[in-house]
Amino acid sequence: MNKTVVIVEDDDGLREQLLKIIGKAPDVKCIGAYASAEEAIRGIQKATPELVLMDIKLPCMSGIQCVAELKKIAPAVQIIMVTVYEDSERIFRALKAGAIGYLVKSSPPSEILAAIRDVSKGASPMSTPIARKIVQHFHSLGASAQQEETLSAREHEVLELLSKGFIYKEIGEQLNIESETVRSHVKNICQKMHVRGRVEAVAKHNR
Amino acid sequence: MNKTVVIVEDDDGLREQLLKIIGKAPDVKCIGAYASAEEAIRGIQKATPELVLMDIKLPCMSGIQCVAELKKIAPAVQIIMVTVYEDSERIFRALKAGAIGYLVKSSPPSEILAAIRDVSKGASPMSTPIARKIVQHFHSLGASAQQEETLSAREHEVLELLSKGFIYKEIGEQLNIESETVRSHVKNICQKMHVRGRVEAVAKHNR
DNA sequence: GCGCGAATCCCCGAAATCGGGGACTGACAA
DNA sequence: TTGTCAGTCCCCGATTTCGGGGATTCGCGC
Repeated sequence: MNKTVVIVEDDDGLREQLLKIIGKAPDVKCIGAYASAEEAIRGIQKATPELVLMDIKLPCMSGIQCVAELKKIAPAVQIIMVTVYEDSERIFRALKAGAIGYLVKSSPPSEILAAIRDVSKGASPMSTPIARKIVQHFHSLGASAQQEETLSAREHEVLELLSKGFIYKEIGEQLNIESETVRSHVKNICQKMHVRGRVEAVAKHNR
Repeated sequence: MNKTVVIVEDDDGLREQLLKIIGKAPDVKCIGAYASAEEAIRGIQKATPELVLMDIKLPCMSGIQCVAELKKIAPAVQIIMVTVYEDSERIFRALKAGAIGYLVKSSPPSEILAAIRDVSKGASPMSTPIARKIVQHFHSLGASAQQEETLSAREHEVLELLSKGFIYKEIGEQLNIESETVRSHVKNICQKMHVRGRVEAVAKHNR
């Protein structure tokens, strides 16, 4: 069973290179190669591949936007980013948009082919520096979550309801306490989390 | 140069098995094996390894808590979770606590050894189902972020400042507009995001 | 037993936010 | 040209929140 693949890459040299790599693999078939996001979207609507190799830096529409668009018209396509960018912001935006993997362009051909084969087996191929960036993201989340550890169980409940948009009166009703008590809790929460008000506390909480 | 490793695993059989795997590798040296988090913390204070293989299910203190404690007393130790649990909640908690990698127990010996060797090269080894879980987490984040796409640039600015805890007046000063205008933006933001108030909008924004 | 923190409830006046309107400009598209 | 939409500003009264106090109970640990 051949895996059908499409390449989206504006640099002619790199596109040819990727085509060559895929051409050598007997179990992978390239059914399209486009130099822009717009072309890719049109092409993929006609011939939908199982997988897409996507560059981020594209003329006009970015690769990340393209991922979001492709996921709308063909949710089943698996998209692997292949790019030189290693900044966290782009990685997260690409993954949020729906990409299933993220490789740096310097990856050896074997790694790219392995990635293509592995996604259908449930993998999410990522180059080592990318994986590290993602883990570090969680570490920083943990650091800010540490302040929340000092919150009591009741305070956690209040904070949770607060972030759902309830006002003190409603929170009081749900916890069977007075709204004034809720307010006391909120005061303590703000002190403990070193924030100016409930809005910032909620922001920190959900970060 | 030998890598120094410590094992924390309460199951005698599995601990012996891991010891055997590491014993066979010439470039890795096990300097301790503990059956509980408490023992591990005491032992690691005396003999600090470069890396720790950590089980999650431990008697009394959990492996995740142990990670947090170890990171406090020896921030430089790299910790790889080795566990049967594959639920997102535990994965995220472990990573937030400071773990650098996450392997399932069914991983072959070669993968475990490769993981130990790769962390010092900047990798964050993760079993394939774990990586996929993490990517899916980002996908779900993206779905909720989709509502935010309809927000205009100005509205984004306001939302950003709002989540930093500023009040309308302060936001107005920073953007050189009236606080009343800020309020108009907030009204529109709340409508577009289908939320009841600015607090919920901020919560959704940072989720 | 005593202190301490968590949890509860209360009060005041001031400040901020909300709901629900209206109105003007400028840009860009149909 | 005529919408439409983002962005700006304004008003009213009602509601909610804030700041800064105080007070009680209850359980836990020293």
